[in-house]
Amino acid sequence: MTVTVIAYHRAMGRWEPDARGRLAKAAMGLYAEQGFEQTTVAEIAARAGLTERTFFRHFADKREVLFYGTEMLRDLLTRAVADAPPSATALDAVGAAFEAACATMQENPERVRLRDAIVAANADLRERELIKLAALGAAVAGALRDRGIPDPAASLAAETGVAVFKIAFARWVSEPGQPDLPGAFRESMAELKGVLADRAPA
Amino acid sequence: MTVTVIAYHRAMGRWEPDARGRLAKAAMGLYAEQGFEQTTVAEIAARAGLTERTFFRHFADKREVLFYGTEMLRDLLTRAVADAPPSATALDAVGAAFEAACATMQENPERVRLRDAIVAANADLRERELIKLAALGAAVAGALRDRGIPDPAASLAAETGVAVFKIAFARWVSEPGQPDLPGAFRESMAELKGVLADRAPA
DNA sequence: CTCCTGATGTCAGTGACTGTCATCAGTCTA
DNA sequence: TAGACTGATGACAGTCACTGACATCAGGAG
Repeated sequence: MTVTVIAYHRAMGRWEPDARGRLAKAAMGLYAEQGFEQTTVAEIAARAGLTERTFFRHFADKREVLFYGTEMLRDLLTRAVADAPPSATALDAVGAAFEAACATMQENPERVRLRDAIVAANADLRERELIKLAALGAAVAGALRDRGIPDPAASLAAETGVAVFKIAFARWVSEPGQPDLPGAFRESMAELKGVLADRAPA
Repeated sequence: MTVTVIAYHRAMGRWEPDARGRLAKAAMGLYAEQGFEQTTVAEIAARAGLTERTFFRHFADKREVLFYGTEMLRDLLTRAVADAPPSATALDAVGAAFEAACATMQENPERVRLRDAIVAANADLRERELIKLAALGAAVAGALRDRGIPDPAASLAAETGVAVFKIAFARWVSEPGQPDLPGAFRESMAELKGVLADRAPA
C-alpha cells in the first residue's frame, strides 16, 4: 500500500532512529493496542515507514521482535556468575546472577509488565519465551562450568535458578503493589531451600 | 506414544483405522524420512489417504502431531503423585511420578528416541516440547496442591522434577547403550540433592 | 568520478492455517 | 422403510507469515 516513505532516514550524517528500533517500537505498540494475532507484519512495517520484507531482514519472525533484550540479559547473567566470589557455591552464584537480572528488569517495570502481558496472552509467544529462558539457563550452566563446576551439577543449578526465577517473576507480575522483583526472587530462592531441606530422610 | 488413543468411533458400524492414527503415523514416517521442514501437510494427508483440511481438523498444527501422548503422560504423572504414600514429601512424590513416567517411556525406546531425534532437529519443535513439559509441570504442581502442599512449594517441587527429568532424559538419549531411563532419572535426582546439600551455610 | 557495499524496495512464490459450504455414510425416529 | 439428523470429510477460496531473487540508491573508499 505505498506507504509514504518519509525519508528522514539520514538527518545529518548519521542514521535516524534505526530501522530495527523503529520496527520494535511499532510492533510493541500494535501488539499492545490490537493484540499479537490481530497485527500483521505489514502493519508493523507501515507504521515504521518500512516494508514487510525489511522487517524480516531485522527479525527472524513476527515473535522475535518481542525478545529483543534477551542477549543483553544473557550477558548480564553470565558475567554475574563469573564475577561471583570464589567461595560461592553453584547455587549462590546462580542466585546472585538472577538477582542482578531482576534488578535490571526493575528499572523499567511498566515496560516489562506490558511485554509480559502481551506474551502471556498468546500461546506462540509463551512458547518462544520458554525457549529463550531455556537458552538463558544453558548460558548460565556454561558460565558455571567455566567456574570449574562439573556438568550435572552446573546444569542442575542453572535449571533450578531459571525455575525459581519464573516463579518469582510470575508472583511479581501478579502483585501490582509489589515493586521489588529481586526481593521476590530472594524469597522464592529461600523457599526452595526450605522445601529441599524438608525432605524425608528415607 | 503414537498409537495410544485408538477410539474405535463406533463399535460395529466401524470406521477404518481412524483418521487421526493414520495421520499421526504418516507424519512420523515422513518427518523421519525427509525431515520436519521438508514435509508438507499435504504430503502427510496424501499418505494417510485424506485431505490437508482433515489434518487440521485432527491436529491444531503441523507440530502437534508429534505430541500425541502428552495427555496420557500427564495423567500418569498426576495419578502417581496422588498415589504416593502420605508420608512422602513433595519431592519424593514428584520423583516417584517421573520415575513411573520414565518406566512407561522405556517400554518403547526406539520410538521415543526416534521422536526425540525429530524434535531435536528443529527449533520450532523444541519450542513446542518445552511448553508441553511446562504443562506437565503445571499438572504435577496441581496434583501436589491436591495433596495439601501449599503453592510456592508445590510449584517449586514440580519445576524441579521437570528440570531433573530433562537432564536425565538428555543423558539417556546421548548414551545408546544405557537402557535404564528410570535409573538415569534416579541418579540425576540424587545429584540434585547433593548439589543442594553442598551449599554454603551463609 | 567510479566502484563497492549495505540497507532497502519490489515482486513473485510457497506453504501453513481458516472459514464455508456441499456431500455422504451411518443412525435415529416415526 | 422414508426421512430427518449427525459427524466426518472433501472442495475451494482466501489470508498471512516467510523466502528468494533482483533492482535501486546513498554514501564511502579509491
